Amino acid sequence: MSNTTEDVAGAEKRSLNFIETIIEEDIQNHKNDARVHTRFPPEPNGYLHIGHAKSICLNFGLAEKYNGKCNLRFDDTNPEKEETEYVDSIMEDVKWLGFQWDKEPYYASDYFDQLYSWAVKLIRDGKAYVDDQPQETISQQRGTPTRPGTESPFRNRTIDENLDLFDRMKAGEFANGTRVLRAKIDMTSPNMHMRDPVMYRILNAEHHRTGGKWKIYPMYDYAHGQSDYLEGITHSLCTLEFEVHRPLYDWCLDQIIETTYRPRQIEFARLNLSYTVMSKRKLLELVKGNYVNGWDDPRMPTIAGLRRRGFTPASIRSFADRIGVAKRDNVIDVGLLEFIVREDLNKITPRMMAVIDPVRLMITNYPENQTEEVELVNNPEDPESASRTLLFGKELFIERDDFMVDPPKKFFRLGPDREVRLKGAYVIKCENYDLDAQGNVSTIYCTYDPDTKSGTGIHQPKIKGTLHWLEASSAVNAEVRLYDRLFVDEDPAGHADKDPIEFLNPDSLKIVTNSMIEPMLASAKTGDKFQFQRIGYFCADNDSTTENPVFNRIVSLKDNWTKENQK
RNA sequence: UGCCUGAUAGUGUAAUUGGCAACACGUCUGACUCUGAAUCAGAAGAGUUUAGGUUCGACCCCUAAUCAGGCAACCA
Repeated sequence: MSNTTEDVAGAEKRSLNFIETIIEEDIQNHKNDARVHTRFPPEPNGYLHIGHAKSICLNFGLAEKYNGKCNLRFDDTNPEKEETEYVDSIMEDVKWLGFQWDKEPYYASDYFDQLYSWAVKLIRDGKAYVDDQPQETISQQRGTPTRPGTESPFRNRTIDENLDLFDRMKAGEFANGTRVLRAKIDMTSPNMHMRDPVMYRILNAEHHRTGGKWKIYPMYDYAHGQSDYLEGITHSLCTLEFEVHRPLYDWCLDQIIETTYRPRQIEFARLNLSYTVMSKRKLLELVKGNYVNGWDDPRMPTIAGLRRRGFTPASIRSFADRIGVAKRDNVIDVGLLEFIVREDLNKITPRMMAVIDPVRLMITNYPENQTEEVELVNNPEDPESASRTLLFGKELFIERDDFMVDPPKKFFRLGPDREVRLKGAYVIKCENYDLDAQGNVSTIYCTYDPDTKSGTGIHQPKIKGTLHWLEASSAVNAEVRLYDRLFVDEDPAGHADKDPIEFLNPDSLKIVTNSMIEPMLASAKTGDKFQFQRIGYFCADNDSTTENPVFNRIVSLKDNWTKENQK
């Protein structure tokens, strides 16, 4: 009996993922003094996307779980690509997700001096040399994955000569690309990355933080492990493509480590989402080609895009949590993401009346020039939530889709001679309708039953349908942006012979300018989220003003009727 | 032709370390409903890539094969 209570109170004790297993072993063995210190190390050369969110949640989440720390570190070793604009957006995104990095943000560029002196030490130890050959030659000598490389003719110059040349590289005596510093490891290694990898290249470029101080810049492989080491990182998490870099990561560490402390690189599979692309390059192409309206276009899988679209940080964190971490390649169904946003929004969002595609409806037996107030609960899911009043009258708008001239049997909305309830108001019956010159319904005529007002307790179980509506004179005009997935193909980047652009969804954005919303929605502030009753979840866009309210559809409500219909 | 990874319902992740596969999404029923939402109840769906081996017993250990991904920037 007592067990049962404990089980319930103990929440779901989920099994550990493979990284947690490693960490718990390390803690048990008291490795690195049983500390857990992770880091999120983006290169500030673009905007973060939901794949980065997975990594952020992983790194910061692990630190939280094991009472450790997590650094934010900008991996800024390539001045030609990196900008402060990206640094700022990355910090904003991490904070928005709800994480706080340890102390100040770190920068790989803070370690340039230390990295340089370690390089000098490597030269002195005979483990690094300056190569004067052009890039193409070096590349050819490297061999191929199946053929070993050959050694550079400069591989065995004297330590003094190396020291002198490296010093002059640093002093800016040589032109870009004319010399590099290479680690002396093994040109025949089956691992290409161990074939005397380049450690430093000459780059005469302005660095976003160090300005013109440096003429040489370290490569990723020669900076990352050392940066981890300098920051006291214990578990250095990265994606699978760095697996082959791990021997080099360890080699670099071997050259500098003097204590028992040592960071460890662990690789996990990156996130793939169906119906979208995830690489920075392809996302950049969408932006540059004007296929979307910038990095924060609500259709983009960028964190900025998701934020503008109306996704909550909680939903993204929950998503990261549920997809798990493993080493096998994976494609997550966007449907899961959509489910999780709905789940979150359902709990926190006030229900509002909005008619996306309005059609006029007249209550013929309602008194002329009269209106009344009806009461609606803001959020039935939230017992704390208040209610509000809405105007009801003779002239209304309802959704065009909610009326059919010749409806099928299972359509329990409005049609000639059919009855529905107007949510929060009355039961109405359709008596007639007008068509315009094009044959579209222009006005629907109904009678209402005054005895059926909501809240009076009169039950009408035979009425199957409940419609949302708006009183015409009080409704406010709004622009609504209906977003759908950006691509029609499940794996737009998965076709070797085709560009993802070919799979763009022509209907990924529909702008509706004649939508109607209830009056209080006009004062919604950017980012405010609502459920538009029976339609979906919406969010006030940046572009929204009181004069011209603009709402983004975050995600539609689950729609079994449309699904049924498409069969 | 090399090296490194990986392979469990449609998708993703588990299986307390060898005791005949669980959870979530999705799918399908049904109940309830003043949102065709939510909620609730239930069902179907894999015998764990294949072939051998070890074992009383294998998703788990061993061998081989197959398939998939990664590796030849002075990118990260």
